Amino acid sequence: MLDIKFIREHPDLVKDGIRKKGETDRVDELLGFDVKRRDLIQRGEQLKSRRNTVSDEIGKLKREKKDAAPALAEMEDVKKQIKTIDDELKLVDESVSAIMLTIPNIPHPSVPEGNTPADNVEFSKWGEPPVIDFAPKPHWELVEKLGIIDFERGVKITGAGFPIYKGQGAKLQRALINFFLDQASEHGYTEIEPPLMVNAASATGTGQLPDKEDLMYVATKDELYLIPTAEVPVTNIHRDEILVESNLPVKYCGYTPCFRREAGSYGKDVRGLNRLHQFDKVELVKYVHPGTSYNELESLRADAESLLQKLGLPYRVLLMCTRDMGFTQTKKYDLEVWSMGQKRWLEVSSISNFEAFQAR
RNA sequence: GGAGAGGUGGGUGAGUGGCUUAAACCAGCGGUUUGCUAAACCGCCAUACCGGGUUAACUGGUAUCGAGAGUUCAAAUCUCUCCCUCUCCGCCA
Repeated sequence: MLDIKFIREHPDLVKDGIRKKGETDRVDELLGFDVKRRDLIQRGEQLKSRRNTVSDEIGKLKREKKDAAPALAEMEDVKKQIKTIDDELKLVDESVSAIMLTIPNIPHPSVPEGNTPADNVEFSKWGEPPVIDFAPKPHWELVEKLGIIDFERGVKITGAGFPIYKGQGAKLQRALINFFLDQASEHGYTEIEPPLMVNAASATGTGQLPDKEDLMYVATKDELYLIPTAEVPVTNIHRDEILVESNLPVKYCGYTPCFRREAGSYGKDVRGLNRLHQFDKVELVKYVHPGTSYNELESLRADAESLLQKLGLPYRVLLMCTRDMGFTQTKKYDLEVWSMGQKRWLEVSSISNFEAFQAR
């Protein structure tokens, strides 16, 4: 979430960001609670200071065997007042955090304002689809003919969206994963093999909880969540830590299977490999100095593009408009590869800046 | 899953109810001195939040000794729950 201090000092910037992302503006409400909160804190801490003083006095009186009754009576009163204020503060705190969680990250000025995918801007394009003199089959027909992916037995074993890669299919998956990881290592990323399940604190840290719980598979008995992306465990590596500036940038790459419930998906979106409950992904994460984060975003995009170029896949880069970005993002590019079989662009990679939104 | 021992500033580690403002040492930073990769000595050295102050230097307060709750005028210290680490036992597709 955003820093409350930042919201306090730049309410108009925050409101503008909310408007651009089409979220509900609750800034004024938040600032009202913020003023109340600080007033309560101040009054509470004055009383606590008094409590500490009186307690010392009581100790002294008792040691000197003097009458401590008046001090004890005052203590009684002070503690009652503290209790009242603490209770009130707790309520106000809850309101503050509840609203804070509804305030999205602020889009970068370079991001086009828009409401639908049609407002995304084509940033660049690379390569030309090959010219062929036959009608290409969609991949779900090809893989069946080649016997490299078995969707039906995946359904038997687990359910729809859990394919079995087989023979050359399995080797292709492994080769691509290796290729991506090796390339990332060459670009200075440290390879990570993270846990595939995370606890509630980690899922909250990257914004999956509280409101996106339904998108994840949950092991309720142990309160663990199957990761929907390696972003979750990898970003949480340095949760609750302060990074030394001279160590930046910290660059990680990691391959994991990703698990997504994808409830509500239908039609052509779920055909074949288009939207799976389990899929493989290599994630790149950089922790960088705030002053360089937009340059680093561009270099991250270049790193991702170089992979597609080496694979010889024609693609385009989209700069996503304000409402097509996620809640936590300030700027986002999508890389889309042209699918000959499906005759449409398919997202294969997404590159985002979160600034400090996930830092607290 | 069971039994036992533990969890204290960056590190080691003292502290069993008020005399702790968490000792001491190590590491780190600043300085003094000495004729040389070094030593001795002095000083500084946690974080967050709320104030004051010129959005400064600095300064007042509160909280934090694994997390949370409780007992008490007062908790690192006593009680309870949970988490984690170590030792042993059990289980182990």
